[in-house]
Order: sequence, then structure tokens, then C-alpha cells
Amino acid sequence: MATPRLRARKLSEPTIARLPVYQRIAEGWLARGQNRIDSRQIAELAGVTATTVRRDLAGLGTLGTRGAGYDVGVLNDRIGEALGHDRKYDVIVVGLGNLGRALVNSTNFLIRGAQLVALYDVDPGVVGTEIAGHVVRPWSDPIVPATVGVICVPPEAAQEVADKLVKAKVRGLLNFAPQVITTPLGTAVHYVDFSIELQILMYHLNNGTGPLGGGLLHSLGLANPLRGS
Amino acid sequence: MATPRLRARKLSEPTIARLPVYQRIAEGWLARGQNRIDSRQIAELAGVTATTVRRDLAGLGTLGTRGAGYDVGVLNDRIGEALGHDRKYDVIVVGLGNLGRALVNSTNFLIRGAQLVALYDVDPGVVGTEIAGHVVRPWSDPIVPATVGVICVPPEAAQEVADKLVKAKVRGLLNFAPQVITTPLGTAVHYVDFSIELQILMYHLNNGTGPLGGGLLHSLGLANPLRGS
DNA sequence: GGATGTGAAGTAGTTCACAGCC
DNA sequence: GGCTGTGAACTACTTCACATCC
Repeated sequence: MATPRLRARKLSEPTIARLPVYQRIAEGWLARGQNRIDSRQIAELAGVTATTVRRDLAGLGTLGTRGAGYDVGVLNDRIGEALGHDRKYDVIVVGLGNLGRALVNSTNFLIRGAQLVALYDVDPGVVGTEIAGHVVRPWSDPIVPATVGVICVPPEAAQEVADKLVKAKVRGLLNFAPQVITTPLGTAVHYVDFSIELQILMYHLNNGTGPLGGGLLHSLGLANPLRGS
Repeated sequence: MATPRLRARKLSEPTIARLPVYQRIAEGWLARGQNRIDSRQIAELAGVTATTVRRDLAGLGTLGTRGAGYDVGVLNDRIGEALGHDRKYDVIVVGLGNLGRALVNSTNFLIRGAQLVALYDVDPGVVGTEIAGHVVRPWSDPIVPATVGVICVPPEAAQEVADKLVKAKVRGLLNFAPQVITTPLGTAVHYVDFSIELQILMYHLNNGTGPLGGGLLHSLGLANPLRGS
């Protein structure tokens, strides 16, 4: 209201990874009818310190009230703005095996500005069927205009898929294939690799932070809240 | 050979997240019959700087050869040791919707010391069927002894699943439900949230590192290699 | 009183630059 | 010559401690 289109610049990478977590927490409180939260409560749920929460949120402009914490609705909105949720992102998914289906059928994957515009697969048994309201197109078809491409194909096909998507001017790739792909400058690639996540967890179970340690953690920035009472 | 059981201590969190990536790169080269690699090549594929690669690997003890780079096989082995792959981890998966199926059927998820020991679901249509060589057990059954539990249930069920797993002495949870869960001290939790990964990608497409920027990035530590030639 | 927002201090991670070894 | 491994410099992030405002 006070800041019509002031997009707070330069959020740090760790902050960017934590904001969606705070937003998820805010949504949870909204759904339960709570509409005030303070930095300590967020911190406990997110598994970080209260100071970190305040620092992160301060980067979005003034949105808390001294003495009274944050309004959950405002928090939710502001984080959304900061993450660019006011824009629309056209998303296409390539590969509709179990993983691709899990994604497009999830009520939680495509939210906040992201909308599904097309599905592609090579399997003739899948092409032409309807999934999540979209008829699956053959991979040999031209790629419809889109901002983000989600790659859910076997690793050996990932690079080929990436190449075609890049050629079709898709600007961001979310790669679920356990395969490093190369793209020209100007294309953002983000990897999600289940096996790596499992390996990180296993490491913590042995060494370091884990055995019966306090507060796991990690990149996503969370873990192991609730310390006793 | 020289260091029989010297587990290099205290790897930093970012390093731990990058090691599996290097290992994946090493596996790829091994599969293609290449058996030498240098830090610059790894760096380019992983999307980080060569210095970072060398620093990370130096933490595992001496494993490169000055002037000649790294032996891909040794690299692979040493990273495996460092991540604790010589131990065995019994893994159970709860929830066999599309996501759970995608995980257990993937040849790339359960590798390196992780072995599936049981599957659970609440759906009577799924219980009793065989998936990936295991008969799905009803959720009401006792939990078989395991080290890691993978949660692939809807968000509203995630906390309940976590509680039962913790009670059954499962030490690590990999939570795919978009839901913050609370656990007592001593239980490691690692979150994987597709929607958050998508949001991070969308952020980069607008602001910061992305628009036509060099080298995306992120927690997992990679992206956008291959800079031109 | 109570919780935010922030300068200042501390810590962790990355990058530089080069010595050391093959 | 080439590339690793590493002290030293730098940068980024987190935490402390408290002034500030409701």
C-alpha cells in the first residue's frame, strides 16, 4: 500500500530459499484462522533462529509491528510479491511417468503464478490421454511458448529434452533427471535430485549434525524444530 | 589404501551438498570409459568454480595428482566413503501414490548403501499389491526396523506418519510432503519440496541471477555450466 | 512490556594467488 | 608445463545486542 511497486532488491540466496518456507508456515496459520505470528514462532517451525527470520523479512521492507509480530496475511502477500508471484509463468512438463504425474496432479506444485500449459511424452500409450486436464502431446510436436520447462524423463534423455526446450525459448528448466545438463548462457537451470537429498540425509545420520544432534538443517533451511516443549 | 578408516571430519554443509554432484559426474565419466578428470572440468559440469572443487575434494584427504587431475574411480570411491556409503541404510517408504512409486521404481533413488525394506500405504486398493519387489503393508501394521523413512503422503497426514516412524526408532526422515513437521531432538529431518524448488527458479527468472545471467546456482550448488565453448 | 529492525561483531564460505609436486 | 593443494584475503551470512517503536 505504501510501496506500490518497490521490489526489494538483492535478496541473498539463503534468504530466497527460506522465504517459501516462511510462506508455507504463514499459509498454514491462515488456514487455521490464526492471523498473528512472531519471529520466534516462525523460527521454531522453520528450524532457524529468530534473528535470521527477522533479517530475512526486513529485506522485504517494513512489514512487522514492533511489540506485536507479523500479520500472517501481510506476510504471505509480501513474500509472494518478493518471489515474483504476481507474474504469470507458463509451465510445460515433459515426461509423464510416475513422477510427472505426481507433479501435475499435486495440488501443491503449481501454485502462485505458475500455470500448466502443456504436457509432452514419447510413449504412444500415454500420448493423447488426458492428465490433469491436458491432453498429452507427442514429443515430436512443436513446443508451445512457455517460461518454465519441467524435465521428468530418464537421465539419458534429459539433455536432448533440454536442448529442444532451450531452442523453443523456454527460459527456466527444472530438472528432475539425475543428470547434469548443459545449457547456453541465459537459461536458468535448477536441479532436484532425490538421490542426492537422500545422500545428504544419510551423511547427517552418521557424522556431523545428526546422530542425536540438535537441529538438522540444510539448504532448504530447515529441520528438527520443537526443542522439548 | 593408505588411510584405512580415516573418515575426514567436518565437511561444511555446502560441501556436503556438492559432493554427490561431483560423484554423479564421476560416474558419468566412468560409464563413458574416461578415467581422468581435472578440477576445471568438474567445475564446468557442476556449475561452480575450480577452486571450490579443489577445496571440497581436499577435505577428503589427498586424492588428486598434481599436474594430472583426479582418477575418476578413486574420486568416486572416496566421495562414497566420505558420505558414508559403506554403511547400510534400511529405508521404508510410506505412501505409494505416484510419487512413492516414482521413487521406488527409479534406478537412481536407492543406491549407495540404501536398501528398501518395506512399503506402507493406507489405501486398501494398494495394500497387498507388489511394488518394486515388495508387498505393500497396511499403515496400521507395526513398522519394521529401519534407519530412514521416506514420507510421500498428503500434507495433512505427514505429521502423523512422522510421529509413528519416530516412535518406531527411525532415525532420519525424508519428507516429500509440503508440510513442516515437528520431531523430537535426535531425529534428522530433510525436506524436499517441489513447489519451493519451482518458486526459487521463478525468482531467478525475474530478479537476480537469472534473466540472462551467468551461472544460475543454488543450494544443490549447480546450474548453467558450459559457458560458450 | 514486548517484539521488530539493525549497526556491529563474529563466523563460515569462497576466491585469489602461488608454492609444491608430478 | 600443468594442475593440485593451501595460506591469505575477501566476501557473504549469521548472530549478538540493543535502540526503537507499538
